[in-house]
Amino acid sequence: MCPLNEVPGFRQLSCAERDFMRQFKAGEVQLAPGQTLLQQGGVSDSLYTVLAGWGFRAKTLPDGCRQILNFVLPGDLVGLQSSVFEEAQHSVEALTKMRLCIFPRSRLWSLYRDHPSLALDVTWLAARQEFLMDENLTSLGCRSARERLAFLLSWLHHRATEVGLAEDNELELPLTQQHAADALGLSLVHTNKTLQRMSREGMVEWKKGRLTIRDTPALHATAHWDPTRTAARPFI
Amino acid sequence: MCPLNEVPGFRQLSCAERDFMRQFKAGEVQLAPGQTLLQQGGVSDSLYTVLAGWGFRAKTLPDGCRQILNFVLPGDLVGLQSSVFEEAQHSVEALTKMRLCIFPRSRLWSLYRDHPSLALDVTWLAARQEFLMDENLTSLGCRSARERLAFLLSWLHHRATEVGLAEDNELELPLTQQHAADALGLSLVHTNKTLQRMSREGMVEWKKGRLTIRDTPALHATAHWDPTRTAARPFI
DNA sequence: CGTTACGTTGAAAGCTTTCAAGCATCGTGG
DNA sequence: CCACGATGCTTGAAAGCTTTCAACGTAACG
Repeated sequence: MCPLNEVPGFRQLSCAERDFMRQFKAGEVQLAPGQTLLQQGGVSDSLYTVLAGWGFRAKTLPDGCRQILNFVLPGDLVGLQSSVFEEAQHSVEALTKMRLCIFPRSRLWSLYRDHPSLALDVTWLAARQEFLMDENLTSLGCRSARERLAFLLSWLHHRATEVGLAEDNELELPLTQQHAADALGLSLVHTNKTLQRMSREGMVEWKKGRLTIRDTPALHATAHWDPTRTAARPFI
Repeated sequence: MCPLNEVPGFRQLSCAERDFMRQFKAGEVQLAPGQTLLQQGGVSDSLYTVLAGWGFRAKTLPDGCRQILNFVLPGDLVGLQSSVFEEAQHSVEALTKMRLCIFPRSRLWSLYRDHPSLALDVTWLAARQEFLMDENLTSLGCRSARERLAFLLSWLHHRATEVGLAEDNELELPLTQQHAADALGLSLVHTNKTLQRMSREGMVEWKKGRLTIRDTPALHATAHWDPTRTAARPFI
């Protein structure tokens, strides 16, 4: 049984769907922090759903520069892109201990054939993923370092809340400042200085892997945060 | 009948699929250059496939900054995100005269139910779209203005070639430098100067809406271009 | 022929990066 | 128990890439 069934915000599956998912599932993986699930350039014949833990998707350029594409949290589908490309075009790495559900890609076709409702869910997740990327890209293209950071923190808080990983204005953030910098396209030094300034101003506090939002209105204002609501979320 | 059937590189549909697509289709739209198909914040109950012409997807921030998310070319599916969100989170605008196929979103379910192969195609397109976004984000996060521009031009040339809109090293580029700047997260002035430098160096020439690539190796080198090939492309 | 949209220039201002250390925390081994 | 290496966070200053500001040039168009 899936631990995500109990989290509010996820769509409830029918019995038939649940039965199918049980046989669609091929097992589970556990990852330790820092371990990689997918290696850029490698091949994988599986899809995954995150059951627990934090991770991130990233691309590394030949010159060594790493861009974090987004963070993956419970309920996220990982590896759909590999159905399009032979080789993975990005890596996926664990930030905390992670637990994932494995689905053989070879069975994806039967999911589409026999359970169109689940197929639609997959598409839903893909479209949502694209929306996340849109937001992110806009952040990099249009905003200053300070705004980007505010946006990232708002975003992470929002996503963590969705899956029950945040209490109010506080949450466990298992990233280093380097991760934040790589996600925002900023240097580590500048990220650090910007963060400190926001901290001095009493906006947020990020110490020892724990983020506390002290002034939500101010944070959202500098992030240009637009609380977009989404429909009930499916997961597979 | 669809003009894209003849373009090599697109998957061939079966008879049954073609029959379904014919009744799935609800009509066509024509757009003049500059017209918008979707307005950010507006609602639309349709999906579209581009049949001809260039356009772009963009997001505009409250402060007026516009980020071009990507360019849409023939074969691209537009509006899938609206199945997730009530309001469109981005706009779509025509760069040239455009012709699009209209599909009512209300019929999307029947596509998934009765034609899983087409549903898989939709997912394929969504995953590919995500890949494009990944590349783009990495460009903004990791590269200098010069590299980004080289990348954009390589990219546009590549995509135009895929759909038969480029002859060798030359193609019609219906964008202004402002568009390029907005896509790359750069200022117009800097984009212009960077472009001129590349031009002086004999790498490319972009005059009057026509792009000529004079030194492909140099362009690809500064773009860190990695010729990733994809499997045969579906379209709906 | 005035207007408008787009491209071009030069210079100053500014945000970010790079470079170079220094500090703190933590787990490990002597 | 303490030294030591590793990882991550802090700082200060200089260098650099980009932006902003302000005009000017040009081609297309009614």
